[in-house]
Amino acid sequence: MSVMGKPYTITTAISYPNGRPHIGHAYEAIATDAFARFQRMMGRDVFFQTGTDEHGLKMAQAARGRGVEPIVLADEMSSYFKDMDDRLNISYDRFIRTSEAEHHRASQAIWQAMADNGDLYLDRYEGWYSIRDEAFYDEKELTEGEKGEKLSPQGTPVEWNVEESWFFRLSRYQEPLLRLYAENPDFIQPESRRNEVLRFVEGGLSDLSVSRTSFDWGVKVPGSDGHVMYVWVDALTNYLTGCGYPDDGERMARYWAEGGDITHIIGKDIVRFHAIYWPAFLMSAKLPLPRRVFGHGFLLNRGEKMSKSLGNVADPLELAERFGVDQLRYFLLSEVTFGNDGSYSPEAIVMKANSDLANSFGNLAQRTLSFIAKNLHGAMPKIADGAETEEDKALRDEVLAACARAVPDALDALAPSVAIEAWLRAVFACNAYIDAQAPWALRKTDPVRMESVLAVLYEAIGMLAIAIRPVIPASADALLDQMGIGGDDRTYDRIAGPWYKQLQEGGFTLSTPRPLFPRLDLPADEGEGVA
RNA sequence: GGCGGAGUAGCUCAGCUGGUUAGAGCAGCGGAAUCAUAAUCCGCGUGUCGGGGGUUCGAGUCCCUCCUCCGCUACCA
Repeated sequence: MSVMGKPYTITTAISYPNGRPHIGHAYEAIATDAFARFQRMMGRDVFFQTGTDEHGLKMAQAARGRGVEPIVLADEMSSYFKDMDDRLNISYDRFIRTSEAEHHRASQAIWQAMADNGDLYLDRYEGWYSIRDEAFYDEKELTEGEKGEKLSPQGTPVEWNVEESWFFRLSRYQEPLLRLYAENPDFIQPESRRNEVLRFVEGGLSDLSVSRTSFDWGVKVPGSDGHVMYVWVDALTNYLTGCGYPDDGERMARYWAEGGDITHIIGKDIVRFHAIYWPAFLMSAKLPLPRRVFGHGFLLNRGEKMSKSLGNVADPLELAERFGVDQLRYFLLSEVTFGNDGSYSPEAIVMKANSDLANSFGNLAQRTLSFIAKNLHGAMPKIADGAETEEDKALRDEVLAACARAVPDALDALAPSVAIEAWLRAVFACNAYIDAQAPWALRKTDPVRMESVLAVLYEAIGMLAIAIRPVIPASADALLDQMGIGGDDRTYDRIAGPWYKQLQEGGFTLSTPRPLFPRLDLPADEGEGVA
């Protein structure tokens, strides 16, 4: 059984919709989408899920503030995230909402399974509680405000709170988790995150409060009136819900199986929940574990942290509107090393999109295709028999190696910037080739050779378009459409297939091509950075 | 305080287990070409590889120390 047909499950974190989606949400969705599209192009049976995490006190309070039921607010807020995904061409198979009845059932089922394993017990939780943070704090973590009032480390007000709570015996799982990390070095990525988690777990784990009685907007704890589940039990379980837990055994066997290829893409701020609590919950419930958890970095606005108070939070839809969806996707995936923080600015997007997409790749396609349209009336150029030159072979080999090897390898390893770099080198090679061969000169001196050169380029451009599809799907497909390369051929294993020959034999005719990527301008009042 | 990461050309960064004259892209300068979205191609870098010390025939790459930034974590209470 090759990896080819093996199901592939990939998820983003679900977003807490207490505000509009920002560029960070878009970034995670875009990266995950590229990986999902890539795996589909490798012939895998992919399940890609994203969604919104709608429970908790903050949502309940926000709803009360507006005088509506929480679900009404959740419906509205969740829709913004779904709209964003749709606008950005996120190819999710399932957009899940934790308020769905199906998800409540899954959460209660995993709860019951953990209870059956003896890992849940009722106790009292008391301490300083911050409503704003939805968290309890130790006395010693508190600071004092100006009027002598107690404040959380985040500076939010706290009050003494006593409540009955269910606890999860996380302390039992220290050894099993350490074994998991030892046996699966790739479980937590990138490496730096793994070290943090290891040290944290080695330091000992306390049991975890997993229910609340102070509000009721959440999943009800089975058989325990007045308790709703702590948000992370509920939230993490979304991954199972989408995979059919607990009722659809067939679906579970496909997408959440023992030894399954399951990847969680999350932000670095929630690595602990995914790398510690989540596998512990799953072990307790005797369910399979994911294969890897990847904590990506944050996007910085001109190198500065984005925050509402600074007013520098970027709206991804505005950026997509201004620069183009694929331009934004390309920028985020190429400019930021996945796993590291990255910096974004309008001028950086414009520069990257213009130099790589418009000038290098778009123009390569345009100059080649329009040349064929004009000089061969759109007929597919012929390769003269046995006339392949060293240069032809070198270019073909280079492009093929990039498109069929380097790009897929990097995407499989969750390294989109590495993939794009390899791809771009192949684009550069094509531009160098066309200049060296100069078909516009051959037109008069050696038309037969000219056709060979154009044919080599046609194939190369087709391969390049296929290879970059996961990153810029709409643009790549638009180009492939113009080039007559059908949907079935747009995969990595058919990238070097007989599609060109078939186009020729089928008498395909190229129409006058239109430019793929417009050159972007930056409004004059904007080029000034904040130094 | 502990642990970890980062500090490399104007900018963004790559440099695995130490080894030929330290690399890429962008920007800049010079040239070529004119098929193409004035896009492309070729050539051009005297960089203290954060500072200092050490190991080695040889260190950006290892050790010590110091400085700056970041992350995780702890504590002072």
